[in-house]
Amino acid sequence: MARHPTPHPRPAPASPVASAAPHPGALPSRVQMADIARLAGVSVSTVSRALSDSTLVNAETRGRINELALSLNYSINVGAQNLRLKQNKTVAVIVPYDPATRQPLSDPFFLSLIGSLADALTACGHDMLLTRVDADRLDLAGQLFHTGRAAGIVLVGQWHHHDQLNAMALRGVPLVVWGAQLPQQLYATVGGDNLAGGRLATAHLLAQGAKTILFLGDPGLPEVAQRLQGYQQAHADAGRVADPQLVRPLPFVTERVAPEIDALQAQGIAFDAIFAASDLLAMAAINALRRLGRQVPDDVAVVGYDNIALAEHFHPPLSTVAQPIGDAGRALVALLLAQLAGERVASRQLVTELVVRQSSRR
Amino acid sequence: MARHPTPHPRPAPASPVASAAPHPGALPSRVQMADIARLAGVSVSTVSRALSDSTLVNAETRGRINELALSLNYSINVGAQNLRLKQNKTVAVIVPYDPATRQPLSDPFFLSLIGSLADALTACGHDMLLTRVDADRLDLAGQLFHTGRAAGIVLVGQWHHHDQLNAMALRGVPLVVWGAQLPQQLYATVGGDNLAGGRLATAHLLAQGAKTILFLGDPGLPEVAQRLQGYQQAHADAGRVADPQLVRPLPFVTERVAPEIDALQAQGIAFDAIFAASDLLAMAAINALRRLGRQVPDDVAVVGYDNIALAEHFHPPLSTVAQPIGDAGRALVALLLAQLAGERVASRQLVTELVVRQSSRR
DNA sequence: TGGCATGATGCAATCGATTCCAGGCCGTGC
DNA sequence: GCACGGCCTGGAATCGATTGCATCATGCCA
Repeated sequence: MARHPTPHPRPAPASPVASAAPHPGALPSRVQMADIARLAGVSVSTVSRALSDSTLVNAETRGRINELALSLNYSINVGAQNLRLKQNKTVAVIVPYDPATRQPLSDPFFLSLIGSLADALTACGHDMLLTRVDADRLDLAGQLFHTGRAAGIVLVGQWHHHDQLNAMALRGVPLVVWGAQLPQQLYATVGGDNLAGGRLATAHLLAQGAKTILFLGDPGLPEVAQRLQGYQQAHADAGRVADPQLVRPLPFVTERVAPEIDALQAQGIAFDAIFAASDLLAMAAINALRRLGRQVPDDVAVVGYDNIALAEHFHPPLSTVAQPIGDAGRALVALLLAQLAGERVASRQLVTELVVRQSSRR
Repeated sequence: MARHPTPHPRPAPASPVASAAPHPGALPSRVQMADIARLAGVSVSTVSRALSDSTLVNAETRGRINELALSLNYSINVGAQNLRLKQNKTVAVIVPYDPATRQPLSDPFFLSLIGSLADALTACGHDMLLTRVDADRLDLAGQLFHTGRAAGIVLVGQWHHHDQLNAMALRGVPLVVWGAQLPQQLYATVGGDNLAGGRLATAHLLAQGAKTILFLGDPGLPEVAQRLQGYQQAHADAGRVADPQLVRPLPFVTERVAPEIDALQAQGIAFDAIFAASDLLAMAAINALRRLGRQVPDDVAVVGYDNIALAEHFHPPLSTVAQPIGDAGRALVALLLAQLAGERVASRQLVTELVVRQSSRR
């Protein structure tokens, strides 16, 4: 008994090369191996081999097929190829968003990091899938891996959910995170040396004669917490104690800065310097001070963090702790690829350095 | 006679659920429909139907399967699904790079636009593939469509190759471009009203008493060319003629600004205002002027373009022509989706408005 | 009790590629 | 003249999903 009595024929495949989209909505037919095979009078197997330059195929045949493919402007269906080869050259880059504010993606530092990642991934022939997820459900990012959409994941910022990241790593998701190194961490991170950054900035301000340094940033975020720790260490190193009143928890939202500065003024809390956890916050603070008639750096010295492109063009040019963005992208990609290659990788801390400009110079 | 005498068995598939990666390099085995089918004691077909909530499957069976899938943390292989359904929810966003300078992706305006696109695409359930291509080979972007990687393409900036874009559109690539509307254009664009923008900015400067307005930007780019045209129209409207010497072709590279300003100084070409084709150029120009001891706005009034986030925090706060970035992302996505749905779409011009701040106020 | 509608399920083809295996053809050596 | 080996080539299974059709058990009615 024949096993395939009546193979169900499809409606009528329509001659693949000739016809364009017959009606709006239909995808324009794409050239595929079968077309080339038919035109070349060989089998699909042979076409596949020819296109991958296999020596199994007669040189003349191979040349003819390659020429034909070129003239038809053929390009392989990557999805099908990936399915067959069980491979994937796509890396998902995840930028969490704060579900409360649902801020659009706008911090220049993160944006630059994305640019840097795009360059690094393109350079090594990978595709970059850019996705946003709820910062409280970082684990959802794992779906991208589990569904086979991406071979691995780069997460920009670890936010408040160290635990979810550990869980993902435990489930075998290839994962690299931009952020701080934490104890009991099962995933690899790349990040600046936040402790040193905080210490450098604060020591510099103290050396400039600052007595009371305001800290602006959200210590709930691991990276900021480490910068704050550096801030405190620098005080200790100088034989001082930082006044806890001067640490102002503030998310990365510029609109929150001016009210905070105003509130300090109203409460009569004095300060003669500011260390902000991002350049954006620093710039907003300088503006708020200017409105109150206080000069930077004469009345208040200011140091930011990140060294975004505009920091040097700001007025006064902004002192800041530089994070090596270009290196960051390359390092994140390198670590992820190593992980995909099966290596066990260690977290990396990049060198941060203080860039002194006028905003903190007395 | 049996048609499948000896099906070639694969090396040994390894029990799919239980084993984790046996040795580094092997992908951790992913759960798939066949696993669920085996555990539930049904066929793969039934699982597929159950997971898509088909009423063809008995409600009890369906419930059991869904539960099982959930507990196994199953998620479907999108690649395989796409292949079968010939669909694709991925949109490629292309950011060209100048092959000469190979500048990293850094202009805050483009970066914000990318953020906006990411938000808009995420909102409607599409994936975003971010890719960079050589600005002289924009047509390579079409490969992403032809290989089935992406259902459609959003191109950020049309650069110098209108012709290549027309060719892509002609080949049936679903394509939307951020840029200027040009004559004989076969593809859809979304962009600000550059002519109006240029006119508004220039008219404002003239109204502030400016006599000689420097134009900074590369008129080789269609968008900049239209801004320049607006600049000239505004002069004509005021019964003036713009001095061609004052139009300084300059790419979007901040490092080029200071030398240009210095050169003008050296050549003794005087000016009392600047209209720059981007905020970044404007800020760099203000800095260059400050080094030369010229005050903004007192000696030179300055207007930029884009209204990036930092423009208002700059010192002096920067007057600029605002482009609605949030709308831009949404509009680009909407046009692309309409195109994918088979509609013929028309280009859209977004409203641009002048934001007057201190940098141009006398 | 036989015939038929109905509901639930399975089989196998299919999407577009890759690759193992078998087989045809040709030349060589005995 | 036949066996054998090397080159090419084609057939068919495969990746992980979807779906048209066939099938099977059941229930209802005559």
